[in-house]
Amino acid sequence: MKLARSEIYKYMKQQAKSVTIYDIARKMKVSPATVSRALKDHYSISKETTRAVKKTARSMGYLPNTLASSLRSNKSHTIGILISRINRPFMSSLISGIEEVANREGYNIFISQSFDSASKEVSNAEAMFSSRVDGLIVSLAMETIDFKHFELFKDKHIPLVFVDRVPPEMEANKIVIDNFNAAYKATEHLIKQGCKSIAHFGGAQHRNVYKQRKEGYEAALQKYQLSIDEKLILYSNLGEEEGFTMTEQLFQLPQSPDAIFSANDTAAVSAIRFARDKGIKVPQELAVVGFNDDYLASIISPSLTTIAHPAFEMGKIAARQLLEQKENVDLVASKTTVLKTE
Amino acid sequence: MKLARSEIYKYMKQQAKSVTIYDIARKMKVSPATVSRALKDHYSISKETTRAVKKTARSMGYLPNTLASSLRSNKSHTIGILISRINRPFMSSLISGIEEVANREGYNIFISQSFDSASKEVSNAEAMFSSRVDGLIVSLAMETIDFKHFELFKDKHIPLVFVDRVPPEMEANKIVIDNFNAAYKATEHLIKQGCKSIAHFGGAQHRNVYKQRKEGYEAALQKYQLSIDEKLILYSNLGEEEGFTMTEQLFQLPQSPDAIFSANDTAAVSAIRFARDKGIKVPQELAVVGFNDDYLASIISPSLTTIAHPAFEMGKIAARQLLEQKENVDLVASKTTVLKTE
DNA sequence: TTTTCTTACGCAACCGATTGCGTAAAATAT
DNA sequence: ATATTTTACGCAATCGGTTGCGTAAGAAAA
Repeated sequence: MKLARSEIYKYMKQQAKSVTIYDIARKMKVSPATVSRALKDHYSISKETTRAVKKTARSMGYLPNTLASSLRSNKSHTIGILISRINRPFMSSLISGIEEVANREGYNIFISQSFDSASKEVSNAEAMFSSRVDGLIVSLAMETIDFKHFELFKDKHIPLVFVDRVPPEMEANKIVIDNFNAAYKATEHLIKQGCKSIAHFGGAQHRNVYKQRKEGYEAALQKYQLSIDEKLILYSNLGEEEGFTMTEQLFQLPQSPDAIFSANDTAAVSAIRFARDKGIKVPQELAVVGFNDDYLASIISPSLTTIAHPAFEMGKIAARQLLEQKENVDLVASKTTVLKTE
Repeated sequence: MKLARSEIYKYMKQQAKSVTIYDIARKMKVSPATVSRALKDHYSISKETTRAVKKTARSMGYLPNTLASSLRSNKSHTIGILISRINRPFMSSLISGIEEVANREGYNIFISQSFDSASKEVSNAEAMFSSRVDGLIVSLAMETIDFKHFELFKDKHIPLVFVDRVPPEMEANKIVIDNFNAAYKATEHLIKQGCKSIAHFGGAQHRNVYKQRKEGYEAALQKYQLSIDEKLILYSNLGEEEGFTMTEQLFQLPQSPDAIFSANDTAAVSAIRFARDKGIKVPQELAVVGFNDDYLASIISPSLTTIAHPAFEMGKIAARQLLEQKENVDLVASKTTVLKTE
């Protein structure tokens, strides 16, 4: 009985085998090579054979095995995307933009999240390489300060494009916005609203975007002769929790600020929620400006003003540049594209 | 000179070859089989050999070729995700949930968007099959009414889990929420706020979620003896644009409604924006309740009330069920899990 | 009619890892 | 000392397409 049972299992595990080009070849009495070529409209196969092969392939429900094809041809028709986390409006729009272009060109996308951890970014990058992506689009993790895990791609001439959070020195295509200017304007906006004491939620300062935003913020303060108060500048990962604690911290100061310019929206939203919970009127008592998410802003205006970030557009450009790099292997890929905000 | 030039190109294209187990084997004077086994801690390889192999592998910068491995072992360690579009808070949270579980178990995720088109869903499903995903998590496109493109997976015993937008009859695991009840409560909420004329933005009625939401809405109206006015029930794809035009349509009626219950948030937000543009006070003159996005709601309360949708949780459960199915091939996979809302 | 091209296809190696089976050598049992 | 088992590894086929090279048959040229 035991044997019988194991036989049953064996039977159940036995997945209906997929149709391969060998099956088609056998049925049509031609070689697998001919089938392979016919399916790709290779010139050396006659029109009739091609048509006939395609027809039987369809009738047999043939679907190519991408793995086999990719292994042999060393092209996976896949673009890897390495981001911090997907459930951020900016990121999902970025991905959407990438996929729009990629799909049109017959590419699929492979996504993985670093959750802002440097080690996870490294292992994700390696996983991308292992699955032989044809190119990689990256927005760096908050933690990352070392970039040698990307050398791998450069060595192998695998197109590499950085978006938004880009490495400072690496020679590669980069798509960014003018963070300094955007931050400057955002801060200026608050100042013109009459705010006198403007706090700033900043991210890791080794990350270009956060550094530039802070600099823009400071430049605006200086321009309007407001003092830069280090106690009003808080740094964190700008997560939901951090937004709360940072706001709390601000309101424990003897002089709490009347405005916050946050380097991202997640923290900005937390600040607003904190204020609401404490009965602080937004924006009368506390004005908040965020960064990244045009969607949110359009809804809850005027409570939260934010910088429109052309995420979708950035994704499209990144994908396009990546595919261009594939075409021209000899293309020197070290162009920085700056997009406008607002 | 021409030859020379083409030689240069050839040289440039010549990507530094990757290290394979053969390279390691050669260097260590063992067989590739031994290297392969050592790297996976196969019991039949001695501890010393295993350690030595791993060491040289590391020193040579070896990274496994996932394609080759997947091809041979017929397992890709990849979970496919088929959704309508990624840049919706609900969807990106869902994905996040899936990846959390998947990653922990050593799986990667492969995403593709149907953009609510049935034909794109079919081709995406086939692409997923072609890349031999180990399982598929699906939230149906708005258009889809035919499900035979999923039979492929069932035939091959590839785990299949549907989330949120699920097929009505197919035998498969499904993760849903109680849409009827949630819609009922949402509508009831509006009624209790004193709204007398409540409109509804519905989606395709062949899609379970939209049908159930509409039914919940109607049930609430009936319960509170409000008449169901067909002119106040509008159907569309619930996109941003549609939200506008539907709202516009409502306000062209002789008797415009004082509330809208929208089957998703995208349309709800458009309604609010429309109202704001036209100087209609929200929620005094027009109350709006959306569906899906707890994040938004928490921010702009009380303007927009919405049903909390446990997207992240749903993602985790979907991934877990999928992996379970892989373990137990003989598991009858036809369980519908209903999650609570709010 | 003979020679030279084309056309249309097949052979077989290959991509890189996995795995069933076989087998020396060492370890243990008899 | 001989027989048996265990340990540790190698051989070679395999997964399913792809592709360089070779060639028979028919077409065109001489």
